[in-house]
Amino acid sequence: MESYKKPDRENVSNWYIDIIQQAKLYDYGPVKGTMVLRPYGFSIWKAIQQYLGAEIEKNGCYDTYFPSLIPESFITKEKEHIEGFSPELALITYAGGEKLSEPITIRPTSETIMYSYFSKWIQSWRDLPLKINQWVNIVRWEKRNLPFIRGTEFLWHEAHTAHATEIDADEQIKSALSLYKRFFEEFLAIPVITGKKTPSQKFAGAAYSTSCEALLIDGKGLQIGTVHNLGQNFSKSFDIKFMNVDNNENYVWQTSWGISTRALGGLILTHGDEKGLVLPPKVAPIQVVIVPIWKNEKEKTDIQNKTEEVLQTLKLNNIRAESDFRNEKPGWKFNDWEMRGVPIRIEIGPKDVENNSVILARRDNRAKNVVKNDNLIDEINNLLIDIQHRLFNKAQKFVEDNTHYTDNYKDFSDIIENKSGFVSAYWCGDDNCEKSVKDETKATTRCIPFDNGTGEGTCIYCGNKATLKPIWGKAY
RNA sequence: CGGGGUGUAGCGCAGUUGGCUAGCGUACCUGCUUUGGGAGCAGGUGGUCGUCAGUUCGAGUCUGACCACCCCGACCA
Repeated sequence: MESYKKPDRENVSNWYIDIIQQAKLYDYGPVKGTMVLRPYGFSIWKAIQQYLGAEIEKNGCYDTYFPSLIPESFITKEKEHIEGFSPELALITYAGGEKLSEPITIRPTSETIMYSYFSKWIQSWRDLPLKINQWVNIVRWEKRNLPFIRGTEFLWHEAHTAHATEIDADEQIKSALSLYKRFFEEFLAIPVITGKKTPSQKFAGAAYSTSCEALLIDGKGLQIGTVHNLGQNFSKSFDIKFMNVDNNENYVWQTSWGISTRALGGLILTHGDEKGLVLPPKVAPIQVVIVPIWKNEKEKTDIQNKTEEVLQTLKLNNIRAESDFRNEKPGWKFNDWEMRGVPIRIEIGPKDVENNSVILARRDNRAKNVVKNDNLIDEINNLLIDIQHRLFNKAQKFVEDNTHYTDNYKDFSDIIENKSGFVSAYWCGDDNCEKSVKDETKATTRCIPFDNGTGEGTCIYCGNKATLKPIWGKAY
């Protein structure tokens, strides 16, 4: 094992691929673009499922399961949907020893299969809203992969709702987005910008899409959560109608929203540093690791006892803790656990037994402090909260420092090429301007922020009057 | 699917104008000594050199095809 260089624009890609494997989070699957989540990595995903799952349920969406095998004819029902997804579909044409009469796709997303049931289940306004969720795997044949960030198979949750009115659907969009923002910022400590996608960036088949956009340490943007307003596009294709109070038949208004294992990539590439992973306490599978240190057999017994005692106390107080009795030098263990991103390390040595204290070392700023046994639990609880806040604040400052403002295209190109990060700049709304900027600078619109995304100015590309002020940037 | 690159031990790499038993670091196993910031010594395990074909007395090394992965583009959560 070796030490890692500080991640920067030049080597962040190698650092990332290295660190996720060294930390025992991730391994490559045998088929290109597939992943193996190891216990440490899956624990993080499980923590996400627990927190986010509870929030989704509070929002009124209940878990379901729909098949991963979807008839091809379902996917082709919504015109724009199939146009967007066809290049990414995995199609089964041969099974059970014979050619299938109708090809079957492996779930690229579940709109079509779910909505074919919505049309059965929804008859009356009394059946609305219908709100469901599922935690499943997804297959989209990608040409280019990056662990967690983009893969052929990934895990996600997808929530789907149907409403009686457009207003209700819009309300659902807002509540889902604020749920997501809270999740990212309070749980993963990842600051996100919420906003509306431009038409060219929206989900295939949506009326409009909204998203949570993160800025990672290499200055690239990441769409880390999406919430789509599907309008009546799918309800018309799938014939999802209900009889309203006024005895008129109407099509439902729908939304769908999801967060995937991509969030793990965002997590790692938001907080990681030159020593490896940095995990916010709320998602860290291990919040506290105890490293015992001794010189001889007599010390060893005392220290083992004290370590065991501290470990039990931590567990009784619902702190996720482990001790490390591996036969390695303490320094080796310090580096190992720092690389794996554990928020707090406790060192227990002869001096600590003698003084009725322990040493607390925090991962985020690597500060060490001596703490008396009596105050241990309070100190650790405070520290966990403090680390969580500090990580968020640090990440938010990074986003602020790397968000630029300009109305000059030369400056714009220069910023994108040399500084990277986000650029807030006006856009006239013309697809061609958006595309030209992309072709010339590689920057795309990330979203039009709900906060400070409008005003009056001139388009960064054509110079015409503009009222939209999207965030631009290179993206994964 | 276009341009570039790389395939040699779990991981990272070296291997000269074709030559003898394919090497180094690290990891791993055994033993002893160690343990407050990546320990030391001794011994040991581990390879059809990406695949297939060709040239040659002889191929990790040369030729061709194929495959995989990585980087850069087009497409996307």
